[in-house]
Amino acid sequence: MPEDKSEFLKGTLDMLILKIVALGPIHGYAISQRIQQISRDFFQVQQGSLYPALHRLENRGLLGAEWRATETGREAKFYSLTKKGRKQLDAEMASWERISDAVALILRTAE
Amino acid sequence: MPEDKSEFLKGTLDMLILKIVALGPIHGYAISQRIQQISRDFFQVQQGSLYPALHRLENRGLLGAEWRATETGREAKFYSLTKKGRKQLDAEMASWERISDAVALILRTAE
DNA sequence: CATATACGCCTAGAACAGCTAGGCGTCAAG
DNA sequence: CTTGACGCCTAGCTGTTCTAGGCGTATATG
Repeated sequence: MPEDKSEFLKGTLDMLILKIVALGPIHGYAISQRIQQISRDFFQVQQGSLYPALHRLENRGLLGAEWRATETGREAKFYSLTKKGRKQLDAEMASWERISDAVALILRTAE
Repeated sequence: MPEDKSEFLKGTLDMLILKIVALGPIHGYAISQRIQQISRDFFQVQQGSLYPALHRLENRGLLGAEWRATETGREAKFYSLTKKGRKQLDAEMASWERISDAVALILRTAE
């Protein structure tokens, strides 16, 4: 019986990525670092989750991509939020609020 | 493009079920009604999600099951929380707190 | 009387997200 | 020279959920 080591709420990754990108253009590798850092090492985004997610979001027109050079001189794919992505982020954040409220409602039900 | 109608956070269903059952022995059909009712019609548990979930939980030894009669005289399968299920529920609730806190942390990050 | 609706259980199949576990190439440090 | 960080990627498995059916009984409604 395997314990769940890596905790991640399915369905929230896209939102978290959009939110990070909303802070400014950033490349994939840095996104995962940023998420991990801001969440105080709680979330660890696996690359096998990250890159497919980025491609999904790009294909859906929520992210724009552009190859540019990093501060350290490397080539990297920088993502930025499109207008559509902005809307989607807002919607998902509102949705998250409603959902987590509803969950809290149930969890705090005592008979 | 269609909005997502049915909102449900993958991975929370088991926890919600355990929580409802923790309130007292209850049968499947009533569980879905209870979840819907407590969440003020926000969550609608599909039967195709509900019953497989119940079987999973029973197989994992988190729920015990017993056929009994309803108040209205029908036969129904009443589930109750096992000791192991209680522990699991506590763990999942704690986990939910940590996760939702971490998500909130990211969502509230402003640069 | 017929038939629809609620109750109450179930399953098979598809869809989809995420993880595992690989791979590639470059550069700096030891 | 080899390890590790950087930075990208993919194929395939697993697991949860939804869709869309099915079954049987009771009660209400036309």
